[in-house]
Amino acid sequence: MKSASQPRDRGIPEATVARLPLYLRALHGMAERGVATVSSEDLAVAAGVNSAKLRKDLSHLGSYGTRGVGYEVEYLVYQISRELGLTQDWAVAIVGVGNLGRALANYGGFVSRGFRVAALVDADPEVVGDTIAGLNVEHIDELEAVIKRRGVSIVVLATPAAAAQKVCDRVIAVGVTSILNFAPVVLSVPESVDVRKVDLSIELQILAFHEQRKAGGPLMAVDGQ
Amino acid sequence: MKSASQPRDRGIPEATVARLPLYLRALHGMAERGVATVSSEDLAVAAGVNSAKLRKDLSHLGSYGTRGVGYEVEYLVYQISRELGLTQDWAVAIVGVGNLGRALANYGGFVSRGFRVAALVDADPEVVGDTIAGLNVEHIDELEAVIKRRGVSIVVLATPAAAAQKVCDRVIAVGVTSILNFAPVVLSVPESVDVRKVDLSIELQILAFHEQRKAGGPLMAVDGQ
DNA sequence: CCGACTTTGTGCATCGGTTCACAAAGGGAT
DNA sequence: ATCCCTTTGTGAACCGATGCACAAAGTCGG
Repeated sequence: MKSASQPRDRGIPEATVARLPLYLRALHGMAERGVATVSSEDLAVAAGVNSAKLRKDLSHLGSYGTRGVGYEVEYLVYQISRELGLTQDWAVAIVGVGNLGRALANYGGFVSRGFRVAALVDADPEVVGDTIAGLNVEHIDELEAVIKRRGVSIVVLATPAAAAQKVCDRVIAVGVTSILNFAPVVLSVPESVDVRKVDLSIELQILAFHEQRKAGGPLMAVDGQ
Repeated sequence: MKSASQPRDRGIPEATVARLPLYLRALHGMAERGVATVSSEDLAVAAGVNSAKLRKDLSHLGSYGTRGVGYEVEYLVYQISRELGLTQDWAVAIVGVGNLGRALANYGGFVSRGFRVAALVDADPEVVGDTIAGLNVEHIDELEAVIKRRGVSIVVLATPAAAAQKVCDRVIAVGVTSILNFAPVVLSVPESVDVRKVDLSIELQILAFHEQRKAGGPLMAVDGQ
């Protein structure tokens, strides 16, 4: 590579960004198994995508492959990690320590690469003060203070639906611009804030739709038996 | 296509299907608040989308609005529910009763409309036999039997990554064709099987990417204070 | 050093989805 | 009954993403 000094286009397609973590995971697996280089074809299979798409995705980060050979696994891991911002570590706060919040706090893959659960916050006096996954649960009144003190830049909302918007507003007010929302509500946020939503019931409903189609066929009995 | 007798085109765009649950949720809220009719503009705002998109989405189900007035809330709820297959009830099995599986089993919104957690399955003898969310946890050896006995048609995978593919193969072998996968692996399944993936760490990585761009700008300080 | 072979990177056609903008359709007032 | 006002439903332009197919670029054996 010659002038590879500034490969980042500053304009990576959203669809590509969403797939990079997938490639990264596949590459990590390969690195662990001692694979040194990989072709776009093999990596594509491992990531469950088509190889042309994979090559185009990677081409957005720069020209990191060698024609006739493939990609060097370690190097590609580094480049993708870097592009995704995983070379620094991100402090994450989880707000809402119900069943889901607890599960997230204990979730291994969460904490693994680049991310660190730095704070747990809840409103219920019953759980405030408890230690979960080695962390003290702090009171929601302390929300702003905790976020600043721990340098939190990503907030995970695992609160009940009714509380989500309020918490959201508060964390935005102290400068948080990235939110992962598990509460089943549409959050209203300024343009500059990034919200990603994970909604279990929506996923189920989409599955049900397709399942119904498959089961039903041309004419289905809607009859209860 | 003239004969509008069969408004369902049998070809609803995937993007539309993914938004219908959103509209449905907004409509349920309105119905509870006693709203009788709603314009595409208002519903769009409530669902967080653009009104033209909403109208086009709804037009795929049929012509259920009244020009100059809007949509009748109750009626629209029914039509969307019907289209999504929520008028019947779906038996869901959760495989893997770790932190996440437990959270899912207890998740209210899960069980609410159309879905019913019908079985919990795990491999750990420690938890088999426990009662969680009113359900007995059954042993993974019973997987096939349980699925058949309870009429499960949707399986939620909340197992460790290493176990997911095996469980997946087994449930497919007994006829399951809809899977919601929380394990961080790419499942390999036949064409006919529908897999949706929820991956917490991928969502975080996407957020980190954007956060980095925002924070970083041209040259960023990675300094921890 | 050359020629055959492999695999990348990408131009181009295509496709699905989004958005605009407006004619058609209905309600309500006069 | 007629006209005006509101809001739907959709044709058409646009935009981003996908996938094909191939030239360019590199490796490796002889």
